[in-house]
Amino acid sequence: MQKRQDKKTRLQAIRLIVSSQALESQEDLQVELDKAGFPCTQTTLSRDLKQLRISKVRGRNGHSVYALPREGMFSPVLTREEKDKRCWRVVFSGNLMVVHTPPGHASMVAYDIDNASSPYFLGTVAGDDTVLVVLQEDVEREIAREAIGEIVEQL
Amino acid sequence: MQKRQDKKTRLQAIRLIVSSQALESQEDLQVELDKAGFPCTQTTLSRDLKQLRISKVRGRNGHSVYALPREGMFSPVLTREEKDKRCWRVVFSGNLMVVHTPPGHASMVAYDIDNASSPYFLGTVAGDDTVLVVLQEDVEREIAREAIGEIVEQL
DNA sequence: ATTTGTTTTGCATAAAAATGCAGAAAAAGT
DNA sequence: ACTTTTTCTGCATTTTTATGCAAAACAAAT
Repeated sequence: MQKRQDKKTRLQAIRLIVSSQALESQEDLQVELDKAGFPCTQTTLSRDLKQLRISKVRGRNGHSVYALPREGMFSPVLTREEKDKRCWRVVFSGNLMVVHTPPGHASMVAYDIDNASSPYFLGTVAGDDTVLVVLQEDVEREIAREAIGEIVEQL
Repeated sequence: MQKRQDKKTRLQAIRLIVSSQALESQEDLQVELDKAGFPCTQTTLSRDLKQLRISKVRGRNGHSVYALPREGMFSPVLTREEKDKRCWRVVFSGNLMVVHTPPGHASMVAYDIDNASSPYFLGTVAGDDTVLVVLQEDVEREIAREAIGEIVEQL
């Protein structure tokens, strides 16, 4: 197989493109990505979109276009540096872990936490910039902190 | 062609069904509609969904289910049948109960929990597909599980 | 370095959803 | 009542999206 391209960057590109134009199909997206220097197949895009939780939603006219999950919109006020740091700080209280994120990013972080399907984390509720994570009862905080670190590090 | 059925009523039925169950395909919906006395083809459903601006949205697990447009949320009185799949699983940690629901349905479930005004449940916070329920301090989990079961009529 | 396991990707194909067309029912107009 | 127009529906088909499988790239461990 060919040299593997940077998935992380491609996902970023997808978000950018999806948030800036009305794409009606994965093929449309494929074309745009190709222009941007990320050639790939529809197969890959189907998977990428799933991972990014991007879905087709209907406009007033009834037509469908791809859209980021509501909370996942880019906040232009953030610097690249800040965007990269998806997780600002983590604190604990009882069996709860409180994760602070950049504005609007909470749901994405929550998604990754859920998706990791760690036995330590029973469930999450995301606000705008805060994720509440319910911990399994016997989990030590140090363990939890490590686990969240691994989850958020990627992407 | 056969006698035409009332489209208005069918659309209403569709909204009801979509708002109460996690449907993964138009075929799923077709089956439910058939049960409810509205036999029709996938073709028709494709058009109905477009008219109702219902689209498939992704949950945190990445899977897609149909959902009403945000402003279209309405809560008619649900029959037992209709409440069927609104609650996916329930786990506990400390004085919290974590309820997982189909994407977009958390707030409706939370609403019902609040509305039941059970003495066991002090309050709820709903995300997209997760409801956090704060339990009264001395409530046994078995009791709580029963109570939520009665409210949601499923488990 | 070699083995072992995980992740990413494309191909071929299946599954799901949308649409052109035509026919029938209902509604509107004369 | 009769004609014309609009709405609704299904069939057949296309278009769009998802997935099983295998191969290669990469990572981790010995």
